[in-house]
Amino acid sequence: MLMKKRTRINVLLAEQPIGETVVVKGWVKSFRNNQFISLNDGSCFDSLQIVVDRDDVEEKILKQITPGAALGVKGKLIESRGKGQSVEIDAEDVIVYGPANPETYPLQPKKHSKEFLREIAHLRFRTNTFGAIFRIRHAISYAIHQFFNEQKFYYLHTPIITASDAEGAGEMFRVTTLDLDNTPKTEDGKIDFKKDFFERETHLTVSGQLEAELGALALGQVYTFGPTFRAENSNTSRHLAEFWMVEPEVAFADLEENMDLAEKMLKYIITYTLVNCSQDLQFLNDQLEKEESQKPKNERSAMSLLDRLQFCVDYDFARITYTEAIDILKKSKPNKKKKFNYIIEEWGADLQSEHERYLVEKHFKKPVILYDYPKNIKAFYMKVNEDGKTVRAMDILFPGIGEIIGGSQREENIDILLDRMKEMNIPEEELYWYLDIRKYGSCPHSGYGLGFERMVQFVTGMGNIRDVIPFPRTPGNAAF
RNA sequence: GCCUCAGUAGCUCAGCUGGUUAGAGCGGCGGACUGUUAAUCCGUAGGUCAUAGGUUCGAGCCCUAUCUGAGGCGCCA
Repeated sequence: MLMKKRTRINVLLAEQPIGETVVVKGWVKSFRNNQFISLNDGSCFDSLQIVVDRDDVEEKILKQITPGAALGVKGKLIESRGKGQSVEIDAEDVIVYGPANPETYPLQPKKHSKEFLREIAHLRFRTNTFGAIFRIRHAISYAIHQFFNEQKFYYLHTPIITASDAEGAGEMFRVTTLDLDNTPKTEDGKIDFKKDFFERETHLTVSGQLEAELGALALGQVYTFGPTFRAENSNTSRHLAEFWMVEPEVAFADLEENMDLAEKMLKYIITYTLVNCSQDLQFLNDQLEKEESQKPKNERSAMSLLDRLQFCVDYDFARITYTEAIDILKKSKPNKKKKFNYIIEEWGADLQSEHERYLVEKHFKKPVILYDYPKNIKAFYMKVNEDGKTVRAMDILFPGIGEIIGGSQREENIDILLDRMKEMNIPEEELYWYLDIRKYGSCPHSGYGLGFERMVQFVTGMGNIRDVIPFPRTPGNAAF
């Protein structure tokens, strides 16, 4: 039996062509009463109810309709006789494309823990929660491209394999084709990278920023959106070894314009998902409410997921300097009562995540942009302020996530930049290409990096970053 | 990398102060059921208590090490 021209379930539910004979294909969520199949094809959160008459369908086929099985169904779309759904299909033909052995299929029609599903990440797409998360992840990705396109930015593909070891953004993964059991050596006994594929040491990128700066100082405004790799042994709910980062870079923009762009982008993304992912978000919202209701009252969050998202869109982010933040923290209760693990005593201290969390979740109760940090706790390329002590850096802090964006105005004065590089032991020779844009037609420019998965975490309300990327890469984990 | 907590059936968990044969719900298997909504009902199988040592007359429970997972910290996005 041939079944062509399948209609996606989201289209059927939106258009509801009652009385038409249609073909749908998808995977069984549940089969109730030997009569009602709940079929999901991934096109939307909702499943479609298929009604089979067990006298019309062979026993052999009926036996194969179990959770996870792939089916094709042909039948007439009718108004549902039951409650719970508006339309259903009165099945005429059912094909089983691929059965799913119920003795071994790990997904049951019940709630599973996210930790368990992470162990079977290749199958977790089939669940309600992860279906919703990955549809939303797509929408956020699309919204980012749409935002920058509307703002007249160019999407720049920066390299994934890089030679420079000087970006200072963390430990790097090595890229090599050398035989590790028999590496060629130079005369003084070191590994001879001249014999390697690129005839030099290479690594996976930790940031596309330096390359993006080169693009921005010709194309005006560009953004990158690609995979980024950090070989840090980070074991937290906010870090991945392989993650995606969005890095806009704008010529002639100062730090204020940089902050404006970042805030506008974040609000655009959230608004886009509220409009286009309402059903998936509603489901995640309700799931989180249920989880919250299990917690003791003082640990529950004040706002629901949907309220938090709407709040972010409706109100301006708080903007304060590092210096103002230190004042607030010094006067704060947890600092006076020594509740912080790191007590803030003087200007210049690096802020710990407990401090950032206090500012965002207790003091301002909304996203916070911190700027003008002490220069000695920030990267070499950030523009030094006139006070000589601070740099034009900014971090955007979100509730529950911490730093979601880190950015700065870049130092465009080559003499100051060279001094900074000497101070911080950054080798000049390796970055000659980066310095060249300061030699020829240098200009003020700014940019930032958005942690894409952290954004998806915020929008979906997921506590662990491993649950918002299809195949998480973390220390000790790269199985599939 | 550091600190804390956890690991009992396929999944989620209970298991008292160390004491006889290890418990439930869901799932599986067999059956019933034509308006169900994580369907329901009847019956049934299923365990190297993470692994390796140790203490004890006796260990799921106590101790040590290892592995795995979670939460927190650092690094950062």
